[in-house]
Formats: sequence, structure tokens, C-alpha cells
Amino acid sequence: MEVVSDSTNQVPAQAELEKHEPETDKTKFDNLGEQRVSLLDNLILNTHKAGMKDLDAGKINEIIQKASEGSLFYQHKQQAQLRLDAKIAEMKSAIDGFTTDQVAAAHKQMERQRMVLSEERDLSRTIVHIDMDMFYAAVEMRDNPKLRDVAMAVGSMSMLSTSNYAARKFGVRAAMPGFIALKLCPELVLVSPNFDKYKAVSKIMGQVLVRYDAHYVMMSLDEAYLDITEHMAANSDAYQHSALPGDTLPERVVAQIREDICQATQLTASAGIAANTRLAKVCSDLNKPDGQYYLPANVDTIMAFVNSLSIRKINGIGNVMEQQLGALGITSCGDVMPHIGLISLVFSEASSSYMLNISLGLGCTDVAAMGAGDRKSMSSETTFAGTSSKQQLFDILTSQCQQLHKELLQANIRGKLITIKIKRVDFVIKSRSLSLGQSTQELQVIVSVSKKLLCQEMEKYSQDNPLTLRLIGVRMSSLCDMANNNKDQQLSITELFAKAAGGEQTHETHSSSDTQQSCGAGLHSTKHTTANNFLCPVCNTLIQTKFLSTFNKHIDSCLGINSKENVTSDLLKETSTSYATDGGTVNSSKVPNVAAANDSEVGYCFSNTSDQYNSDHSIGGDTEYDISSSNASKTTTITVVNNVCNSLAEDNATCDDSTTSSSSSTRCNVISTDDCNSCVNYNTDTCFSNSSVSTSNAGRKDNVSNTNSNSNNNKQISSSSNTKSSANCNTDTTTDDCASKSGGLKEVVMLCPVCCSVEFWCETELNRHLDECLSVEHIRAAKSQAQQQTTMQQKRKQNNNAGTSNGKRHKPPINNTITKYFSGI
DNA sequence: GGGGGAAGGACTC
DNA sequence: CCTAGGAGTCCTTCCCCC
Repeated sequence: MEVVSDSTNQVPAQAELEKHEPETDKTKFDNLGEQRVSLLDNLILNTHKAGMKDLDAGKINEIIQKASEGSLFYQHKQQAQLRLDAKIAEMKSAIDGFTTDQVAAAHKQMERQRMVLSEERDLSRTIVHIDMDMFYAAVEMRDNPKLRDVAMAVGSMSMLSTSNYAARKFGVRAAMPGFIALKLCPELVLVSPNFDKYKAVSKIMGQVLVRYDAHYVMMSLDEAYLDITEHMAANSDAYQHSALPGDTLPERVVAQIREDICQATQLTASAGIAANTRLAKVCSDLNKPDGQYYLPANVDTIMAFVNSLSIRKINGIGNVMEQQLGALGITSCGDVMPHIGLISLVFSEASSSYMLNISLGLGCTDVAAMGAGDRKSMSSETTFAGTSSKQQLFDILTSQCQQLHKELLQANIRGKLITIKIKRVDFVIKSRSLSLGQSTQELQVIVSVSKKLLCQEMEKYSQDNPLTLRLIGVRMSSLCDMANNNKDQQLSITELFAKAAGGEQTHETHSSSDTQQSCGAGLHSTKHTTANNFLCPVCNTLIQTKFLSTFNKHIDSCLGINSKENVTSDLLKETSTSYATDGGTVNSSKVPNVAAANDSEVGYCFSNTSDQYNSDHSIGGDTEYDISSSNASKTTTITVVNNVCNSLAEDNATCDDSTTSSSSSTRCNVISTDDCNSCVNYNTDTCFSNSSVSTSNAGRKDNVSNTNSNSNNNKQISSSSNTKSSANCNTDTTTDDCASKSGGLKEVVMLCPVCCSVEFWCETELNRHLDECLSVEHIRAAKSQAQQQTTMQQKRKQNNNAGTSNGKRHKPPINNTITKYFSGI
């Protein structure tokens, strides 16, 4: 394909630059104040996009306004605009309060900074910004000739990702809802995005770019920066005698790059060439499509270019900043310096410095450094039809957690900060986050924390006016790369339990590639040791204690079962240690034992959840775990170890409150759990066949709780299809779990720390459920180890003729806690 | 007062 | 008739704690 370099100018003429300035930019504001921008101007026609010029803006806006007005989205935007207007009014009021001397002093200060920055200007690099033209649409048009001559867009009725130039003539643009686009252009062809295809093209694009700069950086699928300085130096002779368009070496090189991209992908790209990334980015937009723009690395040329450039053209200046600056009389980069004193008084230091850099046309000159930064977060979110159904919301949340978990595993990273993002139906976005003491990628942890956060938010709403959402997302941040942080390996839930059982797992794993696999294997190769480091599966706190009962109590505390004071007391009596995070590394010796008793450390303790939402749905009950694929063969099908051996006959005492949706009913089938602990081979089908089991979860596919094909096989639980997984409470009536029968409901919601998908209001049922979540083998092993340990302890006790090392007398756990398995039976 | 966590917001493609 | 994304980064503000 012939590459046309249609922008071989040396110095951009003012007229030429202005042709890229949408008229609205200049007319939106009067000097210092009279803001004439309307909400619709911001909502509707974004003429900054290539191909969006010379449109009948009036007609387009009218159509969009008609389609938008009255909608919740529009109302939300209106409110946001009102807030911004108020903020701008406040800002102008503050400006009025500044004295001339204040402004002058601020200006002088910024002038000094300007001098310093000017002297540091680096014009030695030749930076290129490559931007594929209407990328998604172009790929689709390439692959489907029928789309080439029609107005088309990639996206859905809800949202468009991009549109071709034929569609842009109608005002159809990216980030526009499809239904509005169809009103603008009824013939518009909507194509669903195919990201795999786009990624493949992007990869090919990268293969071209790497030939010119090994350190090129992809900013998105269709955008990249590269530094061609070295390439030019090494190949100047070859380009000098080439027939490539362009008068200068940079132009010829970039023409060659674009031609290579075109040959490799059959797609066109536009490019900007400048002394830094910021300017290169601006330049790449000037001659779209299929063009390039070269801004020579000359101070005068750069300043002439920048001074006439619309402020909105700068990457980082969006609608809000544009309006704020407009109120100061700043519409072009050239307007910045005269107002820099005011800017420094009104905006933050970072913003002022940023504006100063813009006014000088400065930017990043180190492309490699741009790509060197590790990612900061990973998230998954989804938009859905607004709902207030708690079951649906929790199901969606669980699904997003699973997606995030999957991606964390793929990237082999984990993090400490879990944030949920919710968008209400009125488009108000909120986020709630919780920082963990230790980094994790465990699905169970992500789910439990996320649910807790969502739960807390739900509690703020009344039943009459419940939280109604249209979007849920989960984000993991404060990331660390497991491949580079082997010392900071997190323990999986199963490892925790193995550890808790008194064994110190071999944990030999730690190559980045097989970490997960080894984590699972570690359990099988548990060694018998005398180590007593217990990592609480609920709060992730490492508890070093000689006594399982103490650890039991800690977990009870985390689950809201026992009073924390008791645990604190017990722990403080021991010479145990907790952990401190030191750069993410578990340190069992640094910090005195306070973490376990510290409220703030208990990251995900499900207590006092007054809004007991799961009575009829069993949270996560419809979660679809993948058992059909690679994991199926690894699934450990277990016969549920359950405590229903001889008590079903007593179900005449059942206090099944049914599975109605009216919240907090605790359903108690009278079964003595304690009596059943020795039974390890009961079949769930049999055991539950006669019980009044809630079937609310009958369709649940919780056979497998882990989609990670090579990890934590131990966690993959396959139970019979009618496994109880809802909050049916088969419990001993002598426990206060059944207080609900008489209306004395415990305000404690316990979440299974293994699968996190079920909640309970009675400990016994949680205990029962844990039987299901842990395979028989592991329980046996745990029991066996714990028994051996207990036996050894007893022998030591006998030999020493003493109680315990600290004189504290140990009682067997009174409650049926989840640590029963490790309690020495 | 500084540091850090939490929440919100702006901006990008 | 309804229907306005997803993922990521960075910055600011507020608040609490030391």
C-alpha cells in the first residue's frame, strides 16, 4: 500500500493547526468566567474525535437530546454538571479573594519553575506515537467486505467501542450508546466486538514495532509509543536513498513503519513524531486517518505549535478540567502561562506543575520507562439490568470474583487491597475497599471480603428502598508479583488447614509456574512436625500457639462466635507471636501477639450482619463453577463426612423455618453433631434423604470450588447433587443456634472459610458444611495428625505432671467450631 | 504534621 | 419499550493514628 505522508511541514501554520480545533473550543467560554458550555455540549457531540468535523451538530444534538432527556443517565449527568458548576463558582469566588500581590508572587514562583524546566528540556529523542485508525471497526471491515461501504460500528445497543468514518458522518462515535447511534443513523450496522481478533492484530503490530525499537510500549491494543532515535542513527544511510515519502529522516522511518504495519495487518495507522510522548500523541491525531505529522525538535517550532493548541487536545485534560480552565479564560496551551499564577493558587501543586509542563510542550522522553512500571491493579466488572435482588447481586459479585481470581492466577499476581465498585441505577458510583494484612489471590478470600463489603453497603438501605445496582466490580490492588516474590508465598486455604492440623507442609513449590500446583501438593506431603503455627483461614493472621483450643477460639472470634476478649486473654497469656507484614513477607517473629486480638486485623469477620439476606438464596448458590473442563478429572469426589448418622429420626423436632425470603430464619433440624463426629463414611444422599433440607440450592453446581486447573486440588470438592449448601441448620437443640426458634436469633452470620459461598447462623451447620468442603482424606489426615499431636501433648503432660506450659487449663472446645477437626477429637 | 487507608473523581482508550 | 461499558491509572480529599 502506498503510504502518503501528507504532513511534511516543518513549522505548522496557525491556520493548519486551527483546522484541528473544533469551533466549540473557542466559543465555549468568555474570558474569566462566563461559562457558556451546556450540559448537552459535554454529553453529546464530541467533535474532538477524528472524522467528527463538518457535522450538522445542531441536528445531531437534537436527536441525542431527545433520546437522553429524562433518563436516569441524563439526570445523573445533570447533577454532575451542577456540582461542577458549583465547584467552578467556588473557584471563581476564591480567585476574587486573591490580592494582586498574591497572584503576582505566585506567578513569579511559577516563572522560576518554568526557567528550570526549560533548561532541562530534552530534545535529543525522536518519539513516535502510532495509532491504528478506527481499530476495531477497521479489523471488522477488513474481514468482512460487506462492511466496507456502510456505516458501521463495533459494540452493542448499550455501548459502541468505535465506528467507521461513514458512521461518524452521522455523529455516531465511540462511547455512544448503540440505541442512540441507531437514531442518528438508522442504517448503522452494529458488529459485536471480537477481542481475540483484535489482540491478534495488536500482536502483529507489536512484531513490526519491535524492529524499530525493542523497548516500544503498547498503551492499548491499537496504540503504541516507540523511540526511533537509535534506529535512525543506525540506518540513516538506507533511508536517505529510499523512495519513502517525507523530507526528513524521522518522517521516512515512520512512513516505513506505517507501511510495514499495513502490509502485516492490512490496516492503516496514523502516527505522530515529536520530541516527547505528549507531543507525539497530539501529533498522531492531526492527520488521521492514514497520515502522520512531524513536529521537529526545535524549541521555537514546539512553542509555536503548543501555543495554538487547544488545551483539550492534551492527554489528561478532559471535560471537567476543560471547564475549570475555561472559567479562568484558558482554552489553549498558550493561555496557560499568562494565567499560571492563578493556576498555582487554585489548583494543587501536581496540577500546576502538570499545566506548566503542558505550556512548555514538555513530556516524557523515556519510552522504555513508560513500559517499565508494573500494573497497579486488576479488576473485573459487569453491567446488568438494575436489580435489588440480593441473591442476584451476590451471584454477580461472586461471578466477578471468580473472573478476577482467574486473571490473577493467569498473571500469577496477588494483592492486598480488595475493592468493590458498585453503580446504582441512578448511575452513582461507589467503591468500598478493605486492605488485608497479607496479599492473596485466593478466591475464597476475595469472595468473602467482597461479600462483606457489599453486605455492609446493603445494610445502609431499608427494605422499602433497597440498594439497587446496575454494575458490580471487584478490584485487586496493592499487587505483588508472585514470580518475583517467592518468599511471600501465600498459603492456600487448604494449606492453612493442613498447617492448622499441626503439620508443616513441605511447601517446596515456588517456581512461579507451578506455585499453585505445589500448594495443593503440599497438603498431601504434609509432614509431622511439632510446629504450631496456625494461620487463621478467616482473618489470615498467623497465630503461633501451643494450643489448638486457643486457635479454635481465635477462629471462633473471627466468626463472631466467642467473645474476642477471651481470645485476647488466652493469646496474651501465651508467649505466642502473630505476624507482621514486612513488604508482604510474613514475619512470625517481629510483632508481639496482638494481631489476632486486634479488631482491625480481623479483615473479614462476618459478625453483626443484621441484614441477613441469604435466607432464601444461599449466597453464591448459583455460582457456576467450572467442573466440565480440565478440572473434572482432578475433582475429588467425596462422600460427605457428616454428622447425621443417627439423628434424622429425630427430625420430628425439626424447626425448619422454611426457606422463605423473609430474612433471618435459622432452620434447625435436630441432629446431634457431636454424636456424629466419629462417622466418617456417611453418604450425603443417604444422610439427607429424609431431612427437611432446603432445596433452594438444589441447582447449585458447587462440586468444584476452584477453576484453577493445577492448583489446590484438595479444595476441589465434589459433593452429591443434593448436598446441603443452604443455611439449613441441623443442629443440636441444646445449643443456642436454635435460639431463633424462640425468636432469639443470634446476630452472627458465618461464612464458610473454604468455599465462602454459604452462610450460616449456627455453628453446627457451619461445621457440617465444612465437612463437605473438606475432603474425607484431609479430614482424616488432619484428625490423625491432631490426634497424634494431642497424644504427644498428653504424654508430655503426663510426664511433666503439669497442665500446660503457662498453667492454663485447656478445655475441649465447647462450641462446634470449624476447628473441631483439629481439636484432638 | 506526616503517613497511610478509604473513598471519590477525572481521565484514557 | 428499554437501552449509556470495561479496565486501568493517577490524583485529591478526608480521616485516623502516631
